Amino acid sequence: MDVDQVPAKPTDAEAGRPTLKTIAFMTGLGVTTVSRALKDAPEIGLETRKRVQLVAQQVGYRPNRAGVRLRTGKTNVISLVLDTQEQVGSFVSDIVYGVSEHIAQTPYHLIITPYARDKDPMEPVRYVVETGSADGIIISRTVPNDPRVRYLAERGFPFATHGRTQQNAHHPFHDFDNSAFARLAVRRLAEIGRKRLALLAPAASLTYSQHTRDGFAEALAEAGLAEAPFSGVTADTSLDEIRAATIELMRREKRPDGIVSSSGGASFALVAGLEAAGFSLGQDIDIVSKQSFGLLPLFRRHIHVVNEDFRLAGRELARAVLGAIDSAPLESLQSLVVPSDVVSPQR
Amino acid sequence: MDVDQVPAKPTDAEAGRPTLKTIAFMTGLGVTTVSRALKDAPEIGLETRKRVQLVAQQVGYRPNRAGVRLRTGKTNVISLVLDTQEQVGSFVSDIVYGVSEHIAQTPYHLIITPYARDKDPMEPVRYVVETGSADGIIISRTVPNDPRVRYLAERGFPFATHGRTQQNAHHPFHDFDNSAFARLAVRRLAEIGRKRLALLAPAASLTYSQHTRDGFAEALAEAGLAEAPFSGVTADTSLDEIRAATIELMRREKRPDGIVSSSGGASFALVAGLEAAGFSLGQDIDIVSKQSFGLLPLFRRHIHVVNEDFRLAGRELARAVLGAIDSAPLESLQSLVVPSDVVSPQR
DNA sequence: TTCGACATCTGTAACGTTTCAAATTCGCTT
DNA sequence: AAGCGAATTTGAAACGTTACAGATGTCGAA
Repeated sequence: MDVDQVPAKPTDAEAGRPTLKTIAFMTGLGVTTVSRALKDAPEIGLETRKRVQLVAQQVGYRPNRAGVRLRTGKTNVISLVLDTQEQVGSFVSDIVYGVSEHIAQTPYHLIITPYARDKDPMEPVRYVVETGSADGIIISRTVPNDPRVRYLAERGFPFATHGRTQQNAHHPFHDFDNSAFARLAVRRLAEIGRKRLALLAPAASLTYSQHTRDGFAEALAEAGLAEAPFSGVTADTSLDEIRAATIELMRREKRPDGIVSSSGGASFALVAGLEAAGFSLGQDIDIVSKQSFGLLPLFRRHIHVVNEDFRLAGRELARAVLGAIDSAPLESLQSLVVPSDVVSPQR
Repeated sequence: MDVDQVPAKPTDAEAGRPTLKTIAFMTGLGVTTVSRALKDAPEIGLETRKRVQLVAQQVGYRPNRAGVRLRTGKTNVISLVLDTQEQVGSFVSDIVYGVSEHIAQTPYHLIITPYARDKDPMEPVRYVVETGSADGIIISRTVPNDPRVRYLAERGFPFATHGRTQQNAHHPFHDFDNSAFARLAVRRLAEIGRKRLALLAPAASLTYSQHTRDGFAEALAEAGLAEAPFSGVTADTSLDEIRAATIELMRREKRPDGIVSSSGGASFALVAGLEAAGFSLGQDIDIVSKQSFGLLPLFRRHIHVVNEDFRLAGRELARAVLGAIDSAPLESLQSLVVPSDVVSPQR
């Protein structure tokens, strides 16, 4: 039976990593002076500051995160709260990349805090706040009256939301104008002569679902078109169910001749469904779908798409939380991407 | 001009978060005793241990990560190193979810460390090791003689690779048997009477590209089929280029009547290309493709697929690094998923 | 020559944790 | 009755950082 002979982790100094003490020794100064000099504090002589900074730079000094965090409470971490039940072809990688990209030039690290959609969405947020494990949070799948937003706002914890809420005016966010998307989509379908449209909307509870439906209804009225109700399914529904529901939809007497789809992934199932029901895309019916990958036009030549850039969203969200952390003016932390056109197949 | 009146972050105690001191006070014990009691150290009286644990549990004590980290060097963080230039429909989200899922039941946090494929892949790894910002690393896109593996192994830094290397025998990994995939694919194509096959392989430098090509060549020989060389493109190539190259490929005299594709995303472009060249999938040619989303069969009914589960990969990788961290036996930290069948369209 | 004002610099303490060496208690042995 | 050892418990120190309150030195004014 052998004893755990774990070779205890070396301290920074032991590992040859320079600390303030190292630099203090090298420069012959006190630790305090070095600390302040590295922050360019004015009460340190200019020459001393330069000298310290030079040495620090030469020896590759990096502040020990644990030290800073323990002393100041600043974690230099931002937490991205993610729903782990995201649908196929989800945008997640791109958001993550976008956030990383922005954050790369800062001392911040990105940590992923997962939760299951069907569990309590407050859980991860509470965890981060209660344990103080990050300086800021990014949340998505916002609902109009979002308890997470209330919770975070009440405590003054810096955050940014992907999607708007009713409390919009008071917190940083980034959003895609889904209302505009739906209007563009409906108008395009109207232009090509479609008369009765269905909408595959996002999960009803989410804020942007309402936006989408509003834009859809508005443009429908404006163009004088009819709606073919497509209930029971949302962009969160499984592909199999969407396919089945689409078959059912197309067999109705008042079937649609146009569909607006909020989800690129779901559009695959939509098309599969309508083809299974014996209809032909571009012939009997047209679809305008949002997409974030470029895959839909390869999928079916006739599909119309509106692109949503999630990497950009990630970048904006990162900018927003960081801004929130050092209390930048709110207006600069809110952004909305308005889609400007539908990409339609060549004639 | 207003002074920065930042309301300095409260300490744990100030914020009402219990610390060891709090519990020590409540129980009337010393801080040391409390610390040890919480770890169930045998030298603390049984009753005391129980008592301390009860109180800790009641007040919701959570060890301060910065404190632990500063004192012990243990970060309770694992770093997932990601290539931010990943192709469309990348597997990234699923890996992230898989890792999160496994890690959720542990004190570990997941941090994403990004890098650009065309920059130095050593950079992120060096960063993590030098700054000691994690207890373990997961890397992917491994090459046979991977400098990152050498670097990490030399320093005894715990890690796991997604994909194997030449130093296989000496480090934890998780991999999908791409050689088996290629063999299955070729055999299926042979079964349905295809004679000349092309392979869309992963980027040549990656270990699993070699595996794929080996399996492909082997099964080709075994079945007595010919190869239509498909050079210049890999699974990393842009979809546009793949599409163009496929058109070119199909216009050759010795065009393939079967393609094995290592990437679900790329298969979209493959199909688009061959259709643009005037050929018909399932008629003139068949494709067997790996996929991680379920989208391909919806895309074209005739496509044959082999599923690769990246969420599982994430879980296994997490298990592997954690194992590496507390020096579990190597064998238990290596796993290989062998695909067992090709899912072909209904007749 | 002394003194204060200013510019620079510095030691100490503290953040929350764990480790080390030592202290205390208690029951037994002799 | 004294001493010993085992079982428990403990304070002090340290990890690397920053804030606070002082210390030191310089220089010009009186």
